[in-house]
Formats: sequence, structure tokens, C-alpha cells
Amino acid sequence: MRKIAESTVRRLSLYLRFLEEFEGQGIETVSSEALATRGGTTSAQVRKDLSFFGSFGKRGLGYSVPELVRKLRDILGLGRSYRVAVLGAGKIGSAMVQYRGFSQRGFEIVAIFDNDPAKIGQPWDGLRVRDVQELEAELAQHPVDIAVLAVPAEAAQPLADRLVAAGIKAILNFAPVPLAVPDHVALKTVNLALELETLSYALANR
Amino acid sequence: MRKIAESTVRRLSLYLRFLEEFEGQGIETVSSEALATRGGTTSAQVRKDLSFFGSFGKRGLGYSVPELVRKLRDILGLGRSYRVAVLGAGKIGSAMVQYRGFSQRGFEIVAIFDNDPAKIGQPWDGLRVRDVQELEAELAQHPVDIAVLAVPAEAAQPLADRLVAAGIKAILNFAPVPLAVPDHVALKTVNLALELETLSYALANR
DNA sequence: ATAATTTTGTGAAACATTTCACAAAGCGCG
DNA sequence: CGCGCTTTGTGAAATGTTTCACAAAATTAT
Repeated sequence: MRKIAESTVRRLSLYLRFLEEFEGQGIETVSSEALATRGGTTSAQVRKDLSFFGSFGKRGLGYSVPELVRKLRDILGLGRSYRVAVLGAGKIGSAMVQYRGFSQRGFEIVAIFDNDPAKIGQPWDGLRVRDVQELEAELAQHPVDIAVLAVPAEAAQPLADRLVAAGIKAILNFAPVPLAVPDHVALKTVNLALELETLSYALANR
Repeated sequence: MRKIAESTVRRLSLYLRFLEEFEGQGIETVSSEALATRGGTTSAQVRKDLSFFGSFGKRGLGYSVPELVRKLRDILGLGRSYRVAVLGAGKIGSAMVQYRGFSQRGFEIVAIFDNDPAKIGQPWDGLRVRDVQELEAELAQHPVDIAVLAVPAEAAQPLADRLVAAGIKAILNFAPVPLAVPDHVALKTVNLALELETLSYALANR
């Protein structure tokens, strides 16, 4: 498949969210203009984004909401559910599990690991915290698709290496370091400190 | 000031982190190539990023680590501290406060608000959770620079409006909706569901 | 049935970001 | 000092993304 810009994929996710909203309100049909207004972009952008994947609209009318929802779920790979393991039973890990938006979208958190003896064994949002030493054994028995890395910076790369060796396919990394993983592993790093710093830059320069 | 791409600002923040690391190791001087390797980019990119703000290096030698640290802190507006209020005493809000990276960089969390009677008044990482009804009164008395919005989607825009009216200058938004704020308010939205969906897209398309 | 109106889909243009490539500058060594 | 080596700073080229603008298609009104 032709390479699609990450910015496009992110907007498609947003469109999907709005379309689901519209669907819930019983709206049958939507124009690129309406979607654009809801999503803070332009109608040309919406049409271009969709055009990379096909032509889903009817000229003069717009897009069928349920049909576009189906197509977008399909494009985004949301037609199935994903097994997710969380590494690091701290606040961020906890926030990830608690967030109901994930299960709604088919991201099922099935295991949580930590290396702190005080946390291992504790109940944790319906799961039990496991010793990270059991990581390989556990993943061998119950493979997961995605790992959420919510551990301190120093621990991130070694753990990423172990996850890759254990056959993980995607990593969402909250540790504030760039990780190196092989090409066949999808990686997304979210660096919260960085987000605040883009704000402080904005405050300093106006 | 000339408009700088957000991608550039983010990389500058990363460079600063690495430089601080180097400084801690007693390294005096660094080349664009060394910084690039550490940050997963290219030396040309590093030099171009810096060149938007001046020329800080010595040809044939590289950059003085302490000097570049100073300059970058200055550019990013990290030479001062910022007062931050957190809205929403849930897991994400909690993760933000707990993260020591923030205070290290001068982001001081000075207040936390919620509307849940069960949470109001509770101690919370050294603060006490306040009723969000007191928001305006509190900000009038003790202004803050940045608000972290960690509330449900429905609550986000109305709260953003109140924050803007109360004179906030920047908002870091974790609610999964695009917010509308006036131009003079800096806004950064972090949508965790979206990050997972870029991963599921990657998993579905390979 | 025809005309007027709406809205898509998409090349082409405009704009933005990254990479290239090299002259200029500084260092170290003999 | 002069030569070779390293590394910066930066225009120019290449690449990537967004916006424009309009023909084509479908709907609605008359």
C-alpha cells in the first residue's frame, strides 16, 4: 500500500469519532464540509484524506454516515480487537487502563507488569500486577499485539528489546527517550514533557 | 519572530534533554553528528534547526555543551518557572503531577480542581482538590500560566472557555476533542486514543 | 425534462520541511 | 607557519503536505 502520512491517519481517526457521534444522533449523511467544521480542518483536506483510500461519497449528496464509519474502521484496522499489555504499574499505566475509550475501540488490556515487589501481586483494575521477570513466559503463552511502555527512561530500551524478542508487533512508548526497534515493529512515542515545552516555547515567543 | 515549525521546536526540546545528559557526564563539546545520533535524526537536521535561532557552534569543533544548554533553555522559554493548574483529579491529572520531569523543568503544579464531591477537599499529591466552582476566584487571586485539561470530552470546551475568560495563556488538553480557543491562547491537544489508533493502522497495513 | 444547485474527487499550484552538498572557519600537527 | 582534517552554517534541490479550483456527477426545484 502507498505510504500514507501520519497526519492523514490521525485525521481519519478523528473523522471516525465524529461520524460515530453523528451516527448516534441518527444523522444519515454528512458532507466533507460538515466533517471539516467539526474537526477543525477544511473540506478539501477531508476529501483528499479519504481519496487516498477510495471514493466513498456521492456527488451532490455527501457521505453515508454508516458506510463511512465501516470503511474508516476497516482502514484503521479497528475491525478486530487487540490484546494490549501494560509495562509499568504507575499512574500513566493506570490512566491507560482506566480510560474507557480504549475498550470501546477494541483495545483490550490483558496484562500489567512491574518490577516493584510492593506492586507485584496487587490487584489492579481487575487484573493482578505480574513480575516483569515473567514477561517472556507470559507472552509466549498469551501473545499480545501491543505493549504500552510506561516505565522510567533508563528501563525503556532494555524492555523494548525484550518485547521485540518476544514477538511484539507494536509499542506505545511513554518514556521520554527515543527507542530503537526493528522496522517490522510499529512504534509511537508520546513525550509529555515535550508537549509542555512546546507550550512554554509558545508562551515565550509572542 | 519568524514562524518556526512545531517539529523543529520538539526536536530542540529533545536536543536539550541530551545536552543535559552530556553535561552531567562532564562532556564539554558536542558535534551536530553526535547529537543527531543520540536523537535519531541527521546532523544536517540538527544544524538547520539551530540555525533558525543563530549560530552557536564553532566550525571544526562543534558546540559547547553548557553554552548550547543555556541557549536552548532560553529559546524554549525554560529560563523561568511556570505555574500550572490541573483540571480533573483523575488518573491522567495524577500522572501529570507525579511526573518529576515537570518540576525539573520549572513547571510547578499549584492547584488541582474537580467537580466530584467525593474528591473535593481530598489531599492530592501535596495539594488539596478544590471545587471547580472556585476556579475563577482562585485564578483571579493566584494566576497561573498553563492549564492541564484532564476532564471528560463533554466538559472540555466549556471549561476551556472559562479558563480563557479567566486569562489563561496556554492549555494542554487531554480530552479527546478539538478545542476552540482564541489565537492568543496556546493550545496543545494530546489524544491518547489517537495514538493507539495510529498503531492499529500500522498493524493493519503491513 | 431541464435548469439550477450541491458536493465530490482530483490534478495542479502553493507552501512547508528535510536533505544535500559545499564553501568557510577553526583546530592540530609537523 | 602551512597543510590536512573536521565540522559548521546555509543556499539550493528534493521531497512531502495542504490548498486551490474546477469538471463531473448527483440531487432538487420548476
